[in-house]
Amino acid sequence: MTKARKAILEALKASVQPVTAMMLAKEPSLSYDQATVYRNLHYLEELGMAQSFILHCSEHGTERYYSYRGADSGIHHHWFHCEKCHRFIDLGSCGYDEQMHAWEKKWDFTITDHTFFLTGICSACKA
Amino acid sequence: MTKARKAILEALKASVQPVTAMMLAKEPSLSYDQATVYRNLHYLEELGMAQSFILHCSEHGTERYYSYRGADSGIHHHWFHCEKCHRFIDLGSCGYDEQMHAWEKKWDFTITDHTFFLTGICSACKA
DNA sequence: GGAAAATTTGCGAATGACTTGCAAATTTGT
DNA sequence: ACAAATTTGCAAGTCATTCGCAAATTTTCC
Ligand SMILES: [Mn+2]
Ligand SMILES: [Mn+2]
Ligand SMILES: [Zn+2]
Ligand SMILES: [Zn+2]
Repeated sequence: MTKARKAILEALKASVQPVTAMMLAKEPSLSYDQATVYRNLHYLEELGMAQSFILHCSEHGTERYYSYRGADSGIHHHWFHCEKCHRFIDLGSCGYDEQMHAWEKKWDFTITDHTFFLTGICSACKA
Repeated sequence: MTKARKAILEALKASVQPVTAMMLAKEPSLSYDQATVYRNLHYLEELGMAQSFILHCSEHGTERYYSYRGADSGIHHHWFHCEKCHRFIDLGSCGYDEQMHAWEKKWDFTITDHTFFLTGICSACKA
């Protein structure tokens, strides 16, 4: 595992919030080329060490957000995103396996992935 | 309501599947400029006549898909997308209000929108 | 209906996230 | 340490989407 790879994985693991490639590329403590950051995030996601989702917010546009995913596997999370302060709230590990299976049975398709997230205004920003 | 607006709304209403701005712009029977299509889709969504979501598929990249939404209001749908044939299956109207409310109570945030969709291989493409 | 005001359209250029080709640098296998 | 395989940085490219602006359409008001 290369230096860049390790550093990017550590940054992911350390971050409480999902981050974009751009955020990591601009992080002074990392200072790797954006192409390197993008390529390594892809790599880490393939490996199952990261998970990502695409989110659009009017202020920051459309970007893919990454978060750390334990090597142990199944810890798939979903998030709430505040459109004011742009922070994420971790809704915890996904609890929809049952519903997914029901749908797979009903429609006879095979689900390989699912996307779920919420947007709105967080408690702090309402006040 | 302008000619373009009406035509784009009709195209949406007529389509069984969610469509992208590009698909509509390239539809020969419409032949409006892409900027016009994009602007009117925004407009229709603000009005509540359309709903959209952003979906990434390896073959077609990241695009926003639009579908018709009855003026009567709450008919919010979710979809399954086949990564082989790129067709969508309508999973029916959203049934997560209860869960949403539970989250709002738990975290004291206000949900303004939610995104949920599945990707995988459809019945026909498995065969 | 017709003229002026308000909105929308088409066109071309810009934007911004993300990708890619390629030569140099790093990492890996022995 | 040496050669082979992989990764990196840089610069240029891609592609959905947006934007400025002048011309065309739609709306407002008489
Ligand atoms: Mn945001
Ligand atoms: Mn597709
Ligand atoms: Zn907030
Ligand atoms: Zn299919």
